[in-house]
Amino acid sequence: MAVTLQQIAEAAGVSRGTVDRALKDRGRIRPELAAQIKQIAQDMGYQPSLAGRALAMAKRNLKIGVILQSAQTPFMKLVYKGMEASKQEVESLGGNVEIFPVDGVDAGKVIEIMEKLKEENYSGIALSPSEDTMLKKVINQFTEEYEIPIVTFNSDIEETKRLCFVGQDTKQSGRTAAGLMGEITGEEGEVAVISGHSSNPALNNRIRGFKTELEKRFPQMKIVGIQYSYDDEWVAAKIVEELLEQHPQLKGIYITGSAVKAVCEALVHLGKDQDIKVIANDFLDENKGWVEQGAVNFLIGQDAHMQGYEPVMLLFHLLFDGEKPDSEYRYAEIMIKNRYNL
Amino acid sequence: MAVTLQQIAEAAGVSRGTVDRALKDRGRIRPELAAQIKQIAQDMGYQPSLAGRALAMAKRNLKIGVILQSAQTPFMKLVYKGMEASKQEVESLGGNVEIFPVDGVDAGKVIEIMEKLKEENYSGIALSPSEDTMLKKVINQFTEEYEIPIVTFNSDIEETKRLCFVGQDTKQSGRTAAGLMGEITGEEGEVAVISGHSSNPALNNRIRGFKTELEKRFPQMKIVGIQYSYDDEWVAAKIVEELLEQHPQLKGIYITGSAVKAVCEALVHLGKDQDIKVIANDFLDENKGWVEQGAVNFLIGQDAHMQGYEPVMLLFHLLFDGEKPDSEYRYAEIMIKNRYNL
DNA sequence: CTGAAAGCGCTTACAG
DNA sequence: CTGAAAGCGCTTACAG
Repeated sequence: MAVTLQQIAEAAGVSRGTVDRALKDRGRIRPELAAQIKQIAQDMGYQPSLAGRALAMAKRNLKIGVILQSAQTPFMKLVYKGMEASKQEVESLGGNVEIFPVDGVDAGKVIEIMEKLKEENYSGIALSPSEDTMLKKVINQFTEEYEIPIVTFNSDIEETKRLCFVGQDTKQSGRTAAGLMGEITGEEGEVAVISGHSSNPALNNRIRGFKTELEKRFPQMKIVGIQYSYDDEWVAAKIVEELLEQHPQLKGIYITGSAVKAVCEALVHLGKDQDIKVIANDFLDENKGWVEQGAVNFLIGQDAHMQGYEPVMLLFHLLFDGEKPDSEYRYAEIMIKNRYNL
Repeated sequence: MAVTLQQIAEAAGVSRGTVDRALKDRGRIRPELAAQIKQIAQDMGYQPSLAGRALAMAKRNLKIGVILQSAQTPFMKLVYKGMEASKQEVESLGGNVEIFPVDGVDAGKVIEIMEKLKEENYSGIALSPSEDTMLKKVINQFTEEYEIPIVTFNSDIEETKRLCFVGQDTKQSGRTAAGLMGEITGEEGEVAVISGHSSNPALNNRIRGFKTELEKRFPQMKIVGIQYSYDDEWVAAKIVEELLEQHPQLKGIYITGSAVKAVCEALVHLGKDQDIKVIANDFLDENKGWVEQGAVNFLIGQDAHMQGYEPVMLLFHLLFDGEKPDSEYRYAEIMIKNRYNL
């Protein structure tokens, strides 16, 4: 049977309330007594009961808000599942989690929701930000002026006072792709990069990681093109065609973003899908299909579930236990999948 | 604010106890009333409070025992950490978890501990079994006669009534290695397998998965040897030497078990460590070192933490919520690591 | 500075 | 078949 506050109180010859004040440094207690009680608690191996704590705290009605941009994308739908898991866990412990999905990227909408959450006395907010000057300002206002902690996920937003970022180390993801590409092409030959929007910081980081690592570790390899599809299938297909025309020896393609389908279809059309090595990102069902039929050799992924689950749990632990995250960055593990471990 | 039993009781015009009996199918209630209450609960979106439940259940003093064989090995030390995490979680919810490490493989010792746990009224047991006829018998006796549920982890034990197995799909792990080996050797040439004890079922499954997949998918590749080191470094080194002597064209080595260090040192000694592609298992610090310096190209791993954490949580949910595991097998994800995502 | 008491949401004998 | 009450371990006003 675990040690309880009551038992410590008896051992110390004081009341439960006093033990609580001592252990939690709530003040209003003689320092010597506090020290003595702490010692007794430690000797008895006291571990506070989450259940008791949660029940007593339920009166406070702690509320956490989550704002999810680009909620309509397949990846964010996976993130959403992670949020729901954390929502259930927190609510079974007496807290409250509300999720606000936003279609597409809309900083104004995000700010609007944030203001509403403030009105309704939310204690913490998790959000997937977009690059926006006004949003940065509002985030800082919330954390500093209103003292509402903010956790960013999926994309980070620089130069803000957000408590923590949960997501992928995108540059490292690019490096991982480079390491794989080198291994599967025999460490020599021509490869190309196909990206999405040229303004997407995450994709650009992947490109940067890929490029620097490939140049550093595999000097015999050459990147013959870095092209942007702007998420347009026709453009992506065109890029592939021209690439293969100009570089018939092309050995591999690294797809940083969302053009997987168009690229694979173009390769199939040209009869090259089993020859050219393709490395792509994210474990979406569609991408998995391309791996299974051999058009994509490897998928590199971020754990989507964790990106939904962790931000809420970090806030919960902060608000509930006062426990701050160990680090400002909570990186998702970079996972490598082939057809055998999808 | 979440819906509580009390609120449902008021809505239904009955007492809390009655609602509880209806929702939990505890009997002693008019079926119509039960159905009606269930309907109301659903309409109100009732979610039971884990905190309230845990606190009320604390009186029962639910105890879970964990028996960990080969506890001295580096891998099992990682598993142990996972157990400690689950122990803390369960205990903060009013349960009790005791861990019993056993050095080496000793079925007699395991049985002895199991008997003790039975004496002390433990409600569930997690254990890492070894192949042993007597142990199988005892496991069945516990599950059937004593009705103490048992979860196996790390290794499974066939033909028993254990509730669930938590661990790696070893055959799939071998297949994953085959897929990687094919990709990084250009899908042709000679490769070898170096294993540990020839009697280890897990290692044999990896070999089987590797062999069948390689033959099926890469007909141009040839396995020129499957050798056993019996966990002896000298033997492992000797195997490598002879292998390279007889097969100077050897392109890759798949290490199923624990001879990583000896194999890598032998390769370094022969000046072949950067040429020969090596795929090994498990994310031990030592193995990571070999990846970093390039002697090992890929590590395939099982999530050790999860193998310690899940068995306890499965038992806890079973005993606490009556929630049975979805499947008899709870496989750890197969992870692929190179130097960039270690 | 210290204590006594109410209450969080649930389960469990116990009474009827 | 149904209800009233005690208690799980903690926090939080409130009294002194």
